[in-house]
Amino acid sequence: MLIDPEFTPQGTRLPGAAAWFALPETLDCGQAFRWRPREDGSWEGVAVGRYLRLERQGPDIFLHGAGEAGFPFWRRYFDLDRDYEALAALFRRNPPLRRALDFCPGIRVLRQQPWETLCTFILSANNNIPRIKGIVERLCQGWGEAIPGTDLRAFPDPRDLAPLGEEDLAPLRAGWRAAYLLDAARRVTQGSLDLEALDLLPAPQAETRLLEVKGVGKKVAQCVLLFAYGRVECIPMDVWMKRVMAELYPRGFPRYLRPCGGIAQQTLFHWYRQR
DNA sequence: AACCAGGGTGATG
DNA sequence: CATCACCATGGT
Repeated sequence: MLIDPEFTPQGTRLPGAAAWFALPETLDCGQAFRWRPREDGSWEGVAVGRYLRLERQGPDIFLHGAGEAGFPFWRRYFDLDRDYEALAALFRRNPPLRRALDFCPGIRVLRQQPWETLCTFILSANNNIPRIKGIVERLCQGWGEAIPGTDLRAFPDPRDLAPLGEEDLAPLRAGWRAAYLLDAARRVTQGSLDLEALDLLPAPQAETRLLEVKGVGKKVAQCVLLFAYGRVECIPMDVWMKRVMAELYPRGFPRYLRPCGGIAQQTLFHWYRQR
């Protein structure tokens, strides 16, 4: 099902989107760390300095805070041009994935800002999701630009972090990861890591560049490629996915799943962790 | 109290 | 190439 957005004064309406866009699960399944639920059940967050609130109304999903002009950004962010229903039909040929989809269909892989994704997954190393969220929040509150009309802040720019020392980041309580964060900020600021140029490289070469950053290993690099650059063939192998593979895919993913293996991975990750 | 969390690094075989 | 102690922090 391809989207046909309807721009109304109340917001941008995505008709029937609830069927292929699991809102809370997509926003809170460990790929992004800054979306939060509101009292009324809607969700709000910031990406690249843009505020957005999303809410489900029956079969539809509404985007508030992004007019027609801002919609192309969120269209890309939420990967709205990919047909996740067709993908689910393919995934359902595989029994473990069918189980995961029955548990929660409609988990989408986002296309987040590369810099933010690099940082948040550096912070994810040997860490747990609630604490990652807390560190990221303190990072934004400390050095991110305020978003007018909200209590939220943008994710800080690399230029704002690069001059800092580890002592400055102590309030984050990020532990030994703080030094890695600063290394990333300095590389990006100095230009020795060009995050925009990675768009043009094949995934393996882009991965090699990411691995130069301290604190970035195979798993974090795969997360950045998947969650920021839309390289859906990349499959981050964390402790949970290693359990999934050992238990359910001892010979690896079947070949027909591999081109979108990263999306399959996120569906399995969520199911296995929440079961 | 020991173990775990969306791991990575550096030293050692 | 494989293994392993270690890393800071907070929750169970």
